[in-house]
Amino acid sequence: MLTLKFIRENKDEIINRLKIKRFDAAEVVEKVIELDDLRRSTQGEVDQKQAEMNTLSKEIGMLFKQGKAQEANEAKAKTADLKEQIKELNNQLNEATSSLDIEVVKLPNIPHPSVPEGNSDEDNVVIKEGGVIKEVEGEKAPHWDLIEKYDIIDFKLGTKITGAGFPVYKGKGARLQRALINFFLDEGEKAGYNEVLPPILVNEDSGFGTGQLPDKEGMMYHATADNLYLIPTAEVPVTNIYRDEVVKEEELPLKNMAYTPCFRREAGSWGAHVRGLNRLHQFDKVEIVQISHPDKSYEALDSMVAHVESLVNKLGLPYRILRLCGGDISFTSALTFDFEVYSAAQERWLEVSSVSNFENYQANRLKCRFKGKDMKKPELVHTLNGSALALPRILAAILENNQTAEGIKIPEVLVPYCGFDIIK
RNA sequence: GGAGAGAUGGCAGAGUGGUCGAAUGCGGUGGUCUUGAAAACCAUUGUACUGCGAGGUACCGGGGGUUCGAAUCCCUCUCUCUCCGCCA
Repeated sequence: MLTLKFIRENKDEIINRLKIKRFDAAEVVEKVIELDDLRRSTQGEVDQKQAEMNTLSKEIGMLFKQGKAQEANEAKAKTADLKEQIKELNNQLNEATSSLDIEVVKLPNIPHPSVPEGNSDEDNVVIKEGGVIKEVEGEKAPHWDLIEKYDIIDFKLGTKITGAGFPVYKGKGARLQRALINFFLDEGEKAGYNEVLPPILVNEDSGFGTGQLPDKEGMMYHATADNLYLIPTAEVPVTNIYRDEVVKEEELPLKNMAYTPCFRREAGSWGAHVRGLNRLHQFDKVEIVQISHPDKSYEALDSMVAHVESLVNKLGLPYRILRLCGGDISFTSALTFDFEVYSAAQERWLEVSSVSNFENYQANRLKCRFKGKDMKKPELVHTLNGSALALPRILAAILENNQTAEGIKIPEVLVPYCGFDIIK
């Protein structure tokens, strides 16, 4: 969330710049400032009354000590009224604070100046294309046919065990999946990311910290008996490592990565274009996360984009990088680049990575700060994350682009991980 | 799941219902001493909100209560440890 200080000092700028996110902030900003004023003045009154009360109490204590019980009891009588006032003021304060909390999280993050105008994903700007779109020889089969032909993923079986969108990877399919995970983790390690294997169930505080709660509650599976949520992305547990922490300036940037399964309810988003591996309830992903110095976060973003680009390059997949427009960028992000790979048989681009700088928006929720030697007070860090990479659509693209009459050719970099070079 | 014990400042660890924001030790920072360092000694050392400032307020795991007054008493939740049970 935006800091109150920032909101108070940049009212007009916020309203202006959020227009690009198609968000009309005027009303919320006014309300936030109004509630913050109320909170402050009420707090002042509470403090003042409390000070009076404290003085009185001390006097009463002294009187008792001096054996002046009579006077002490008289003084006691005077506190009743004051006590009542404090209680009332405290109620008002609590009310103002909780209203403020509700309002302030309604404001999305401010988009970076480079975020282009636009209403939907159609207005995202392609900033780079790479790789070569090769002609597939002979029949072009979509991946959902290929996985059946080679018996490497079983959707029907997953439906039996769990439900739609929970595929079972089998044999070489499972092995290829594991190969991709290991390849991504090894590449991440080479790029300086520290591997963590976090819990995939998280509590409410964590969900709030990265911005999934309270708004996007519907995207997550909720284990109600224990009030825990299945993670929709490793971003949640990995970023929350630093919730309520003050890190040393010289430790920045903190670079972590994690492989986890990810769970998304995707309620109401089924229909065309979601066949096969295109959209699942459970999928595997390697995520990279950086905790950055505020002055360096855009350098960090560039390095993350470069890392993801190296991955798709090494896999030999045709790709393009998009700068998300105001209408498509997420609520919490300041700047996002999406990676898409070309899927030969579907003849469409599939999103396989999203790399974002959240600046201090998540950090403010997380209360994650850093402190340097010459700093008087800790300041909020910047947080970033990106998929490196999400597996199912990468797998779909590999299957479709590398299909030959003999079988599916495995990209060279994966062969040592798979132990085979063709699926037939 | 059952029984018990506990949660205090960066860490360790005291704390009688009334100058307790909290003893003490370690650590951190500054200084004295020293050619330099160590040791020793002296001083200083929590966070947040608020006020121009002096200051004020809150915080001893979270929430609630009793009381003129709570780190201290009561209720409740969470977590940790020990024992028992179950178990990958």
